[in-house]
Amino acid sequence: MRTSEIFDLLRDGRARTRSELARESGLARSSVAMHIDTLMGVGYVAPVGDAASTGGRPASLFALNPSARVVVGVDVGATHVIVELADLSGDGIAASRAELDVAEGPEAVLGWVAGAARALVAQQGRELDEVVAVGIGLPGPVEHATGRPISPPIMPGWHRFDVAGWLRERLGCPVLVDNDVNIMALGEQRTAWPETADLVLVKVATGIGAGIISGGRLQRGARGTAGDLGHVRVPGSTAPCRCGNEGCLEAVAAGPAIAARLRELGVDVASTGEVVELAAQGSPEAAQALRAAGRDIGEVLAMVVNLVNPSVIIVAGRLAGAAKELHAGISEVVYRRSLPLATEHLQIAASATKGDAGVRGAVVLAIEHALSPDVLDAELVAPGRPPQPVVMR
Amino acid sequence: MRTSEIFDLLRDGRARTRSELARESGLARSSVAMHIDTLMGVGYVAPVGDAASTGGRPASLFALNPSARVVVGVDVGATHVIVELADLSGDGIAASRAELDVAEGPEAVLGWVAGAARALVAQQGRELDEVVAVGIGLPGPVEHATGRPISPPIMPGWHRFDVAGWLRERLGCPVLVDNDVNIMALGEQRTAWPETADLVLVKVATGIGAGIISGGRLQRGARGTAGDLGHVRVPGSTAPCRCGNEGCLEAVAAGPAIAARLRELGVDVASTGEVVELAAQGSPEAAQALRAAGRDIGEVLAMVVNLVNPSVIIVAGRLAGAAKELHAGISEVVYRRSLPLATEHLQIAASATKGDAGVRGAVVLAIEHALSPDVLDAELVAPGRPPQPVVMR
DNA sequence: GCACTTTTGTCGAGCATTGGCATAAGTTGC
DNA sequence: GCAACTTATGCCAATGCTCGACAAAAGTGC
Repeated sequence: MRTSEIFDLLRDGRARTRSELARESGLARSSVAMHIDTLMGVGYVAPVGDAASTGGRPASLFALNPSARVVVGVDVGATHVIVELADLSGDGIAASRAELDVAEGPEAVLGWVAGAARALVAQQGRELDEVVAVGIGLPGPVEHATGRPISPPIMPGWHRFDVAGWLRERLGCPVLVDNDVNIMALGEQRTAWPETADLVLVKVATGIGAGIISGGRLQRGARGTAGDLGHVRVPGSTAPCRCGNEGCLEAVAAGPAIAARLRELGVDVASTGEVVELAAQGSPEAAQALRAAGRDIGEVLAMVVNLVNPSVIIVAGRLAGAAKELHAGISEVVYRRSLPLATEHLQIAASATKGDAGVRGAVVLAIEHALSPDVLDAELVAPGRPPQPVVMR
Repeated sequence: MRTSEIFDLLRDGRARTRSELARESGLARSSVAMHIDTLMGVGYVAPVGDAASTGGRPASLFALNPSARVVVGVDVGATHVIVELADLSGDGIAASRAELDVAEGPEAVLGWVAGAARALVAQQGRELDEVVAVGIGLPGPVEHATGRPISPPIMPGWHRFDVAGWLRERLGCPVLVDNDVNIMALGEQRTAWPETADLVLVKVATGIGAGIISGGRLQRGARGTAGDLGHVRVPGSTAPCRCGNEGCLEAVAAGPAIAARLRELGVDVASTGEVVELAAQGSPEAAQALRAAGRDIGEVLAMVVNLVNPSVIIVAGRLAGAAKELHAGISEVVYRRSLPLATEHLQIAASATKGDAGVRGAVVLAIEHALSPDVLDAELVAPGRPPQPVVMR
């Protein structure tokens, strides 16, 4: 059963003829035709008109049918939750957002998520069993394999809570859980940098974290805590950090630390949000503080560049969007401090996803699970939607 | 053709019966029997006696036949070259070593390598076409995909030299090229930590570098320079480095830097080798300097732990073998400076390969290529050794 | 030596895959 | 507008991989 191999070729969304698929897959034209029929039977592939004739009968084109099924992507932040319904190409169909504190606990937050997901499905005239997977990002360390958060600092009550199981119970489909920065990296890479196999995304907001994609694969590490930049020591700093150590990047360059720097300069700011506002207004003090923070982040990123050797670094998070100064500070130090060989073809860019890298990544996580060869082949053998006749023996 | 699937199951060296293979592969016993026959035909698998009877006819056991073919592993250091002939289980059969400076240039070094490889093959009564692959590690940045070194600092004349092509031309088989620290990590992980998917190996000698294995895969990064720890900045240091920056780890904790520290303490040492000797003699000054260097390395490794979240760190290289103090200094800082979640199940260990991690890794690189499903299936379709009859048409 | 157990080799049936061929559906030239 | 040509498609018999069954082989235990 190699139907999934043919389907994999169509995953990029490009339409192809049977002959093209035969050439790319190495199978015979007639075999490809059979698999295409199978895939059209479950709706995953649809004909999309004819190719231009090259002198004879025009070949019919086939492509992934994005609306065959839907997935749900969830981005849980410290104080908000976004639930999005998306099609199989990853395009959003509809979304809900709530201002909700993760500290309310898993059942409150996930209860709202489940309700919002069901409402979106109904509102779009879909059935719940058309949802083939759910992806969810949480603001803390997550053991991806088991779908449980592990000692998350800002998520009281979530430690080892079975997020995947709880949601699966209520939505009736596989649930993939990951850290929020990891899914942002995934979303950014898959949507904006599909040709780039080695990408690092840094999120700078109330905290600082990174998602690492290497060789096209999300790097989670042994316990799922890879990419934790926030508590790396910054050379030349001794600021005390809530983690107990001193000189941590987060204690120097995250939102609250920048606010503190500004207060030292005599500017009255209390929160990360006010820093963003001030920068937007063009305050020179804010610009200076952001540039200094950028330099500190750059100091740590220079190390990441030497260590991971990415070809793209994305700077994301509320503070990244606020001002060019953060980006400038980062670039300045990274290019100076990293090895020339590693920076030669390195690009440092802003997020191209307008703030929804998280949801995009959650959607990608869900889609890539649902359309993986194993899951797909199982679906083709025993289609999930029509109820199975009970076999007696 | 799923013969390679059956073979993959036997790759771990354990002997199995046909029934066991059928259960593990999901194929029928009769199909397994057919594939086993195919594999025995090319010699890759051999019967190794009968299993204990469980009351009936005892099942015959089959296992990977390590001596079916051979591979060559090459470790090129700054001033030495080792060439080893190994069987398919990775065990060395015979080896040659030469004191040779890489600065002599690629043709001098690789010429000796090719000669030594041919000599070893002949000496063992083998034919050259029994060599199925060559793995080689070089002391500098390598673009693995093309098999060429890229601007290697200590290898004049090697820049962009086609190492893989040059050797392939003379030895007639695929050549896999990688950085020396990368192959050390590979060698250490595959031989000593097969259950561990996330491992970092740090080599401390005249320079400092790291090889990163994550999710069981060697991480090379976009340009193959991943793991370059040597020029990461150490907090609190401003020592000038040959790379032009200051405070680099290599300028503080590598062999020459430790020698310099000792000279400041009034101890007369010139080279890395003398530091090792002094430590072996139990010099308290050497112990102190090594512990301090270990702390600096630990400072950087703490960051690596947060970033890639390995479950094992291996400390290797000449200075690691010299004294426990280096290891102690590293452990002390890593456990203090890394996040508790990342260090909870972290082990820091010495190399278990007695100094030949490099050759082991080179051998592994060669074997894993030669026995990969794609290469193997191609071999089974058109066996390389018996000359092919020319088909006329 | 006999009954019982388990593996092995062989063989026919089943199913995916293939390549060939007649047919369908366009284009090009007159 | 029609004939000649080109290219894709659907259908089909042949092929080859896979499976399950069965009889023979090779052990154990009494």
